[in-house]
Amino acid sequence: MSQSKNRIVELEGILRDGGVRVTRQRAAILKILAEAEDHPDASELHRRAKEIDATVSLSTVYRTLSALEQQGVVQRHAFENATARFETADAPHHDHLIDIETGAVIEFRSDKIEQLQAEIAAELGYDLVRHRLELYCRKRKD
Amino acid sequence: MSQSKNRIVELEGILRDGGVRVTRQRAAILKILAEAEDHPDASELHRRAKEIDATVSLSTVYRTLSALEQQGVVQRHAFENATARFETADAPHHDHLIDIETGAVIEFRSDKIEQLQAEIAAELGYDLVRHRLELYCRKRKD
DNA sequence: AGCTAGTTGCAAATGGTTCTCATGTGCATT
DNA sequence: AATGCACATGAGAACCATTTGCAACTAGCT
Ligand SMILES: [Mn+2]
Ligand SMILES: [Mn+2]
Ligand SMILES: [Zn+2]
Ligand SMILES: [Zn+2]
Repeated sequence: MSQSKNRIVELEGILRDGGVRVTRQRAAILKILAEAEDHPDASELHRRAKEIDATVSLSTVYRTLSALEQQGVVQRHAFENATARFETADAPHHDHLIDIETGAVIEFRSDKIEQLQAEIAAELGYDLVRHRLELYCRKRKD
Repeated sequence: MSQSKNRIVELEGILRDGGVRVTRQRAAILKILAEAEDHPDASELHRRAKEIDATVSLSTVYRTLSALEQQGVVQRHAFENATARFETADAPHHDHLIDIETGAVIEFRSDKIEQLQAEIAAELGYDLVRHRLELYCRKRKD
């Protein structure tokens, strides 16, 4: 918790350094984001942020998320047939497995796949800038 | 061209067998899709289809695409910040590299990556149903 | 404390896609 | 070839997540 408080202070610093003001609303959203263990969408973040500061509007949630995304602090995911979901970008890169029955999102990382992707791009004469890898799965029945 | 005509007749057969009527509009859209070498979106398909049958409406393009998708004849792609793009599903599975400068879409296939994905899902206790792999790239400058 | 440019809440706009409904038509049957 | 009807169509309205315009507010510098 002191850990996450530090992280929040750190994030606020990043914002200030980027010429972005740390308002009451942004602090609330930032705290919610830093504490989130899942991949909430804008309206879920709004619901949670209002518990800290009831004045936060959904517009501001969206505006703040866009600002944080541009600062590289937050990552946006657009999974299949769903509203955009967000997470802080402090964890190392990973991709996602989505349970198509429950909607649960599981993180994973494969260095092999990461490397293969870069190789494929290179073979085609391109530099890989970013990628999207999502596995839509069903829990194994045995 | 006889080749593609056959393909079109074949596709129409698939539709009829699926209890879907082959209308003038659907025939036009099907022809456009079968001939497309790229990954057009709904409004581009509409533009092209109108050259065959000027009465085709955008609503019908969308409805037909959804029907074809359900029949498994057409595949829908939702690339980053873009309208949905479509292609016929007769080619073997492949993934896409998107040139973030020009928007060009290049197809590729990696059996290794395909296999790794299934392995990852399995390790996490899941069966891989489908996936999405997109490489957002910039042409290499040398 | 005062200034000012950035930020907010609210409501309205956006835009791709889907839906509604009155009219039209593919096609199995006669 | 004509009929009937379930399915399709065109036009436009509705949808809905996200963005934007604007007047009021405020973070942060002096
Ligand atoms: Mn994640
Ligand atoms: Mn393709
Ligand atoms: Zn990855
Ligand atoms: Zn693939």
